[in-house]
Amino acid sequence: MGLATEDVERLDEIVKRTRPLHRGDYLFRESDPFRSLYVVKTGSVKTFAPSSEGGEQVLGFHLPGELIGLDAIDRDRHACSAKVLETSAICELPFSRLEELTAMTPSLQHQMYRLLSKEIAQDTDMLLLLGKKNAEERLATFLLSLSQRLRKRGLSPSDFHLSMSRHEIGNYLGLAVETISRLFTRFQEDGLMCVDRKHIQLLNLAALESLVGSCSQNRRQQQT
Amino acid sequence: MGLATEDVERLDEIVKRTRPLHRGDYLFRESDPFRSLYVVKTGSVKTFAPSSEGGEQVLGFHLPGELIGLDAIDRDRHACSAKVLETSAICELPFSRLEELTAMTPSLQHQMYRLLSKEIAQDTDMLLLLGKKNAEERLATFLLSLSQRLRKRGLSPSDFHLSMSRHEIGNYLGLAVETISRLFTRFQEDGLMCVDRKHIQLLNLAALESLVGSCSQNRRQQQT
DNA sequence: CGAAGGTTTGAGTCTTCTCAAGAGCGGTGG
DNA sequence: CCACCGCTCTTGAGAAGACTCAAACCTTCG
Repeated sequence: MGLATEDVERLDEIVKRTRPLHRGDYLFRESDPFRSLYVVKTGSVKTFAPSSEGGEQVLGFHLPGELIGLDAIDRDRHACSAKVLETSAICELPFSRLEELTAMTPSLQHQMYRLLSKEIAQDTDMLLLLGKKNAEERLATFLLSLSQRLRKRGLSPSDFHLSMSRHEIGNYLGLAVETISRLFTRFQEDGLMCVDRKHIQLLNLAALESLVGSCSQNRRQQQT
Repeated sequence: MGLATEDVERLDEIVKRTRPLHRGDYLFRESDPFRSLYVVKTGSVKTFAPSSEGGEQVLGFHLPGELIGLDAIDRDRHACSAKVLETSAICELPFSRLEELTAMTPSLQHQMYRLLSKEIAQDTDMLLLLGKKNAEERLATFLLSLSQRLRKRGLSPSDFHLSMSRHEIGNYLGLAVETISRLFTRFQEDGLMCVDRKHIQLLNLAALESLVGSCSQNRRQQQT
């Protein structure tokens, strides 16, 4: 991440390590007062916001190394809920202490700005996905995103376990469960991947990449 | 915004005021090196990112008082383009100077975090819109958003001019132009608003609000 | 072992898109 | 000042991708 050793040490001092959390546990709930950011050490977490009528929108799945809670700074209150998907180790970063630290350390302040900015850029990618991509492109994008993020952490980019349900994937991608299920079946028939329940093997990353973005010209060019 | 007078004065010192820009001018283009944030003083700006195949995704319309460019901090390079929709006055905030200033001024640093966080929270709202809402709900949400933002700046919340085309609205909301056009017609028939070309009058804000979120139960509850 | 919930598959429907054509405005130039 | 041109907007008709509803299957877990 481009942090100097001494910065890391300082950060280390304010980190609280929590005992392992289990499937279904909440890190925080929507409208809880905001106190800390959270970093996933191992396991995975989903964040979601209530939509009207009691439904919910899954906002993201968070893998080891990823930061959660940045959207709460503005209102001093969490705008979404965070639920643990499998047994996970999570670190807590009390925000007030982090803020003091970054105020004293320009390099950390810059890092913090970058983290916030990266989150915005990622959301932007999701907007593009939801606004312009069809079901096939959405799922391919999702699978490749997982793959790349796992690779970044030194884990296998082509053989992994889905800690979330088809329902949650569909919700996240703006698709119905049935659509996800059918696409998994189709991708498997096409030799792109091997699906066994929650165990995923990506057999052809190149082909998946070619699906992302411009597979079919079935959507009108929405220029302006 | 909760800034002390002295903070404002300091900010004021680093702001560059640019001459008026005109319809079609770019504030910056995607992949330009990142140097400054921009604040709209008067007029309006749209930001958009290239999608695959040469299309584009409109990311937002920016009205007076709103900040542009936060997504570029992470990569030191703009992730989207910003184009002026009508004659506009824009202020430029050199980011390196802003960063120095916030490092010296905890209250400003906090404000900066809040601005970044707010941007994330707004994107989250858009994800919900694109992921869960139908065409009617999307347009109603869009109109009410404009209305509220104009009100915040002391402008009429129910009588305003659209500086963007139907095409751009559709692109932003993930809908085809024709759908936007049909909805404007229908909203007008239903007495919700009066549309004359780009001149909009909202006649029934309460009814629009009831459309947002839970008008019809025609979408399955995507729970997880 | 049985209930509960997640997944898959099929059939039919529907919202929204696509394609097409005409109308309305606005700008340009003779 | 008016005809012409280009572009945006509107409206209609048909197509289609994804959704909804339904049912069966399979896992998991108490």
